[in-house]
Amino acid sequence: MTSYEQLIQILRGQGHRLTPQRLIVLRVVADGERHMGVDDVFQRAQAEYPYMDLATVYRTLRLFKQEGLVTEVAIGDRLHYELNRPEDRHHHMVCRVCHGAFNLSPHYLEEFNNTLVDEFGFVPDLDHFTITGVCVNCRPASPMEVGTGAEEFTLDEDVP
Amino acid sequence: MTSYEQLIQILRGQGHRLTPQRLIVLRVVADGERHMGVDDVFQRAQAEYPYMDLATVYRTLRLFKQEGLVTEVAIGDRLHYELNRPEDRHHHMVCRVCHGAFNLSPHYLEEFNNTLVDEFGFVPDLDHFTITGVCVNCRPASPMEVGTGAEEFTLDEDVP
DNA sequence: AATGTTGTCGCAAACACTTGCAAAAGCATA
DNA sequence: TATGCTTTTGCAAGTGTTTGCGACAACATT
Repeated sequence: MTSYEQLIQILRGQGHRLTPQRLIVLRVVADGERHMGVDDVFQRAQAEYPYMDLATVYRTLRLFKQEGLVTEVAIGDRLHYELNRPEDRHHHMVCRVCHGAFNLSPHYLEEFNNTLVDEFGFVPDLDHFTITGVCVNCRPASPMEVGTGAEEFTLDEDVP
Repeated sequence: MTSYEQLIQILRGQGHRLTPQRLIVLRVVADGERHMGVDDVFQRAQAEYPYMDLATVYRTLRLFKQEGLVTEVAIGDRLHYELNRPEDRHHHMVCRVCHGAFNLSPHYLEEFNNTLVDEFGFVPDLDHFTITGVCVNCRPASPMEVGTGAEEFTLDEDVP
């Protein structure tokens, strides 16, 4: 059983109906190698099924997110989605300047999570987390000291 | 010189014009004792100046945020604003269930900030940070063990 | 296979928020 | 106080995303 079929079992198990629209959106997102904008998903889905509606894409992606099938990433002011592969769970650092998205291992947030739970009883939503900022490539040259080597450091970027 | 007048000096110093609309919005936000929704600000401002436009309120709040006069807090799917008092800088934990907002001291994020800068050269936007989750009051009874005392614990809530 | 129940779809209108544009107003200079 | 440059305003139309609603389709039951 492929991972795609497993996902279908999850939907069916939760009592959701397997409509052609949902199966198409699922396949489109599963085939995309990185996070995709809603409009990307819509266009590819529409190519396969011309009556596809944008509202359906939004609703479907929201459902998939709620069921843990996909991860939602806010990049700039747009929502993006990627297939949720449990073995590759990661957060995102999104650069406010170039809109590049960089993966961040979950372990960087474990301690923070525990602190909030222990001290406040507040359970943060940390399935996935996006922090905006400025990436190393976009940091202005002026505040960067010469010879730090920082300008040669590159991240495994994942531009939207 | 009051803090309100100091803020006006900041605007003037940055070359921004002191229009009646801006002064009214500033006063409204400064008078509000907690974070206010855009529409709250709009309505109070309009009461003082009937020609006030909603777009102007949005633009003005964005300008104030950019100049560090106010802090923007996303609560549910709405933006809220509060006067930025440097001596009372704090982040927010927002409950996804009751939409309550709880203050969080900046020191909880210092280590996280340093890690991202040191390991990735990524400078996160941590002037203000909002994390959603479920607060202690809204956590379901079932996963809570009896006698933990958690159900008696209350935070200094700040409901929108 | 026909039926009934309920969830989902497509459409259009709504939502909060942003933007383009011409008219109006702030502020520097004279 | 009048002039002129530039920013800001009010309006209307735009953005991406959500929602209300009647028609339709998926699935369970027969």
